[in-house]
Amino acid sequence: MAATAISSRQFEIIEAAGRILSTSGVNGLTIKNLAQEMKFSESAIYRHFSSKEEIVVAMLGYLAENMDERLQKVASTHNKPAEKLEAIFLDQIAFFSKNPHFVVAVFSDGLMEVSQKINAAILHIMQVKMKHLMPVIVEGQQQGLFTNTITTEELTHIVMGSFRLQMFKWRIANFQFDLHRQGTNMLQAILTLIKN
Amino acid sequence: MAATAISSRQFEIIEAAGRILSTSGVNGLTIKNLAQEMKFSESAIYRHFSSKEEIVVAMLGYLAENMDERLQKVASTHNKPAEKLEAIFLDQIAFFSKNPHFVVAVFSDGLMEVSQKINAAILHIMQVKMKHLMPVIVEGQQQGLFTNTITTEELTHIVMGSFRLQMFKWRIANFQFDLHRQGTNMLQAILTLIKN
DNA sequence: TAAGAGTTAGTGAACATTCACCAACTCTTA
DNA sequence: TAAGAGTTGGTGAATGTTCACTAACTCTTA
Repeated sequence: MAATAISSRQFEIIEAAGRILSTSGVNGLTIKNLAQEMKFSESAIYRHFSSKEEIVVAMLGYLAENMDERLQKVASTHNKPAEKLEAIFLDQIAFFSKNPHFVVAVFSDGLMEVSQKINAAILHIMQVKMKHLMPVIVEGQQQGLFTNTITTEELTHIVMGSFRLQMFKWRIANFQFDLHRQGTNMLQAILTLIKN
Repeated sequence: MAATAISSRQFEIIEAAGRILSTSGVNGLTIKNLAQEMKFSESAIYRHFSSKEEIVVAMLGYLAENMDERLQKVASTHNKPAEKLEAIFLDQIAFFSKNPHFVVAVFSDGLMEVSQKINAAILHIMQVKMKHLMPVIVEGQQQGLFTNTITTEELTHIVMGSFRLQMFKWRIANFQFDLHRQGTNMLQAILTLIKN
């Protein structure tokens, strides 16, 4: 499952691609712009990746791995489901606040449809998120802390949908508002709503 | 506010563009493909629209107007907030089920960032949705039917986020599942969650 | 001395848009 | 009522630009 190890140069390129995504969007992510950002020629890019698609896939792969590790760690340092849920979200918010460029990558369907591989990579990220989110919600429901009036799937859907919309709003606001403030606010609202 | 009236030929082009969007995505929407779909030459397109951007803007404008009218009518034919909310969603679901191509247009940020005008047009659609959604939620809260433990904004955010995610899932599933079934299901879950 | 990492200078394809031109209409008016 | 003039909606060819990608080279360094 682990993607082939990434060289330091490759990582620089991935980061540059992320920066471009956040400032110029999916359409701005061209080899030309990427080369400019890296301060070398377009062809040099191809010394490190065999295609543009590979760059994007590597970026998404890195993101998935990173998220997986982070969420793993975070969930294990808390006991109560509500605290776990909160910690997961705060961690996500902190990550995206620090790396706004990756928001475009994950929450942009403009990248999708470009290729099957990229499509799959984005879906994989969603699955990673699910993988960490669902057990927490199940746990909360089983302990009678979260509402049992709706199913786990429905609850998870609502939670994820709210989070995604928050990210969408942040992006179209050009990352100009305080994601942490708005995010924790939203989080509290959701917790209030789903707590028994 | 009303966009300049659209000729029947222009409407055909908009519909063709919608069809292309749903089958080939944002990247498939080229003048060449559009001409092919219309069964005439590329240059003929420019007899009806002065640019590709205008086509997309006209499409989104039509969508906004259409949605505004529909939701206006729907909300006025019900009394209870819960029923209104339900009717609004069912109407949206019915519309998108019938016109899946427009899902790509509205819920794809791939179109955004292409131009400021398109960006604004998509935001406008969201605002139209908000315009009809918020008063219903306010009403429900004031009558003590919906929860007052969180603010109207938060409640609206959660509702819209859930709906958007539902649409996203439908799209990446290539419109292959029964949106009505899944949609009403989700709707009931939300109502259960927010009802007092 | 050979591999790794960069360069310059290209390639063909795709793109949105514009060009001159044309056929079929619908007014106006002599 | 028919010629002239203007309009509408179409055509194929060509435009300049941008795209991802490549071939052939030149350094640097272990």
